[in-house]
Amino acid sequence: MDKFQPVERTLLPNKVAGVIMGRVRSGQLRPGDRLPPERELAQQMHVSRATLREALKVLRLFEIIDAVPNQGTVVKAPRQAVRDQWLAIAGHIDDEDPVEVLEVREALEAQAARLAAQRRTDEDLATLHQSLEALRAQVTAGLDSTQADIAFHHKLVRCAHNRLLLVSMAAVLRAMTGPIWQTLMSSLAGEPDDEVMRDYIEQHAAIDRAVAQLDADAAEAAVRAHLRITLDRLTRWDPPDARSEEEHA
Amino acid sequence: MDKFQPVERTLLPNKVAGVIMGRVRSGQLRPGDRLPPERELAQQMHVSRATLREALKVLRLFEIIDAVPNQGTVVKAPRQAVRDQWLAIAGHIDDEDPVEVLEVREALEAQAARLAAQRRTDEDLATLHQSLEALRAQVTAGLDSTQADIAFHHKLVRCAHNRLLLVSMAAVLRAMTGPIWQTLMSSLAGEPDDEVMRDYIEQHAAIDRAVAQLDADAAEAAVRAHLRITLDRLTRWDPPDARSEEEHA
DNA sequence: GTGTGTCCATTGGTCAGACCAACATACCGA
DNA sequence: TCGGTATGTTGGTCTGACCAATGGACACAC
Repeated sequence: MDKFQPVERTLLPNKVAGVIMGRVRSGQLRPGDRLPPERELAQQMHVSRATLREALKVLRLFEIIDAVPNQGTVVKAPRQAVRDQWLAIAGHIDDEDPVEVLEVREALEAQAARLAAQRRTDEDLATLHQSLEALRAQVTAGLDSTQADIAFHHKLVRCAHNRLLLVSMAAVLRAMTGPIWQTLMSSLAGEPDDEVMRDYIEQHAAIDRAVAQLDADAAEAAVRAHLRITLDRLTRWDPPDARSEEEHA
Repeated sequence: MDKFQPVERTLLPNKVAGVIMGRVRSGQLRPGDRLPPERELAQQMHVSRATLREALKVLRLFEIIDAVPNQGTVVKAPRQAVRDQWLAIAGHIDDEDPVEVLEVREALEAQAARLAAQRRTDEDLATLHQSLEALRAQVTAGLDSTQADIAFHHKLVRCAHNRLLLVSMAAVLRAMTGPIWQTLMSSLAGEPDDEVMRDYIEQHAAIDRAVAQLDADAAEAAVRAHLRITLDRLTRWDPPDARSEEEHA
């Protein structure tokens, strides 16, 4: 004989909330639509206003509706997720000040480095190593290393195990691939000096090392140092659109 | 002149839910404990039963409590479950992990603090001070400080003089303003004279101080400490004394 | 025309008190 | 011992009311 399951206790407010939510999901109620006044709606559904209000309370917690006195209860548009907002922001990045973009990137990547140093798995580490070696190979072969560079940083952010951070970084990185940036970068990069290239590799290696050793502070410092070099050159260069209120420090 | 922000509508049930949630979080109410009967509890808290029930409705959604007729309302909350439930509900709304959002915020705001400490003008500083005092006033008055808190952090980012950073931060902050966050935050608050509240103010004051002294490292550290503590208190539901099975994420 | 003040209807927020149904408990009788 | 029964407790629901904020209509002053 099977054991009997406890019968489900059907609570009225939940049912009411379900009905309303169903209308929203099915599109009968669209964002911006106003629900009938509570008194009226309660009457329509044959429940008391208290019961209806408990139902609305739930929907409000889920940010499906929003109620304001004397204006009624309206169906809210689902809030834009942060990652979607990044995409919107990224679309406008092109005409932003490159310094600003780099600073935001520094913010994200420094944090990513911290987290990576705390959370990286051994497989993460292997992948990161691999990217580093690929980068080294490109450089020593005298080939263009842009892709390998981006790949390395991408892998680094991956080690942080934070999807939002990843898409945020991706948005910023993508914004840095525009034509403006390419001319900018190439104008910043001097002759591919041997020593410069060794430094360049070493900076990446330092990041890799810090992450391997689970040293969050070192990882962040390494990332900052790496990006700061570009940033410094940029602030010193900067002529096309001279920023007025530059640093006071 | 700054634009005025909409003042926050303080709803009684949310506050009530916050108080009860705070008791659970602090260990004054432990799993298995029974709450007083609704009529009695409502009388104790000087709210109507309807209001109290809306609050309990929220707590039930979080699966913090469970109510069964003629048996009373009992605290469920087997530790970690509440946190998971929070993540599930918040995540269900916009498919985003609150912890991830917080980490991205930490990234942006830490950077903002660095830049602010380097670039803040005297007017910036005055504005920041003002926000700090407004926050202090709210707290000492025992009022809701959410708006003032957000305003302070917003002003801080403003001091960095980086528009991209500002809009990015705004996007992240927007994701932290829903009713769920509000309820959770209110469960963190204590009495105005409480040590918790003094620390809370002091953390903001430390940020303000570091920015005033042009100390980028200190500013970043202060911001990180503040956010770290908030996140920690937000996600830790074990009473401070009985912390046996720790997660090592 | 602009804007300011006043009144009024609407609407969500809150409250007080009541009844219902289910359940626990204790008591009762076979 | 065990089923039946009376009773009080408790959450679930309902009713009706008042409060406070708001938008709109309208009159009035500049």
